Amino acid sequence: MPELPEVETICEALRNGGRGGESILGRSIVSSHILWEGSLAEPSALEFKRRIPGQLIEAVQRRGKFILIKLSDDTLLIHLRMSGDLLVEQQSDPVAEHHRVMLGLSDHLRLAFNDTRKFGRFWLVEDPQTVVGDLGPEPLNGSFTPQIFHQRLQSHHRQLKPLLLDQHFIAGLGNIYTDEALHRARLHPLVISDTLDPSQADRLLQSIRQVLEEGIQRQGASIDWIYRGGDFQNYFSVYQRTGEPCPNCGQPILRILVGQRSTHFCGNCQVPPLPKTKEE
DNA sequence: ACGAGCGCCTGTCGGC
DNA sequence: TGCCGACAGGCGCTCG
Repeated sequence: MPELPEVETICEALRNGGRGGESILGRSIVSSHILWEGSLAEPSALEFKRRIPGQLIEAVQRRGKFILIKLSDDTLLIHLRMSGDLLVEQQSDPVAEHHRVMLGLSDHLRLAFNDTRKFGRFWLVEDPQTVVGDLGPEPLNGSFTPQIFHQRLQSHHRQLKPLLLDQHFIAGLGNIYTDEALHRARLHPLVISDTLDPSQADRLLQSIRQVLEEGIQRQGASIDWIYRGGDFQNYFSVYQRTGEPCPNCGQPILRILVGQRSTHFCGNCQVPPLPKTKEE
């Protein structure tokens, strides 16, 4: 579920309050309850419960789709995967269905990890680089230039859709924002990365940044039974709009499978690669 | 180097 | 009504 804009929205709420909860900055962790041990990637539940109490929450950062909670001694990294969410509650609140981990905080607060599908993971480590060290560039970081992006596209021979979803290539994009960015850039999802010229690469990077920034501004997208609070889903151009008219040209949006992922695009605005058998 | 297939989980929806 | 498969915002693994 959550991609970069949703993760950023959640981080912002943890830092400054929002989404119905208070800030966790400056609070200390007083206890931990592991309701589903599978949520812990490392260390073991025993070690986790031994190490985390007493640590102060000093900062909340995002790297790609990872949430980094800087503690006095360690960093707690959280990946929400498909259905995870982090909520700040009162310790007296009832334990909701699908809560998997709860951290008791000072001031009677509680940080709850709710994760219906149990795909989300926690890491409690001294050095966060052991977890996020091999992620690709941060798309909204100004030091990631169109020239570097073009160079990286040239260094692979892959279809754009799976390449943009590859967190080693670029961090933070998921199925929604990839489809939206490709449509905005007028690039077909099956175009091969090393065929892009510098101006197309520049247009793609700009499109990626625009859809991510709009997503953040709208506090992410809320889909299905998982409520986020954001409303970007009302502004999708192609994602889950199969058969509906393209906002640019009115032609129906198409859906194909690319690397087992549902992929939405306009067959008119986003011209497919190579197969030039017939001409008009 | 790359793509395909699968596993991890729970829930919803449409078709029969 | 009930069952069954397809599908869902992610990602890591194995295998060709």
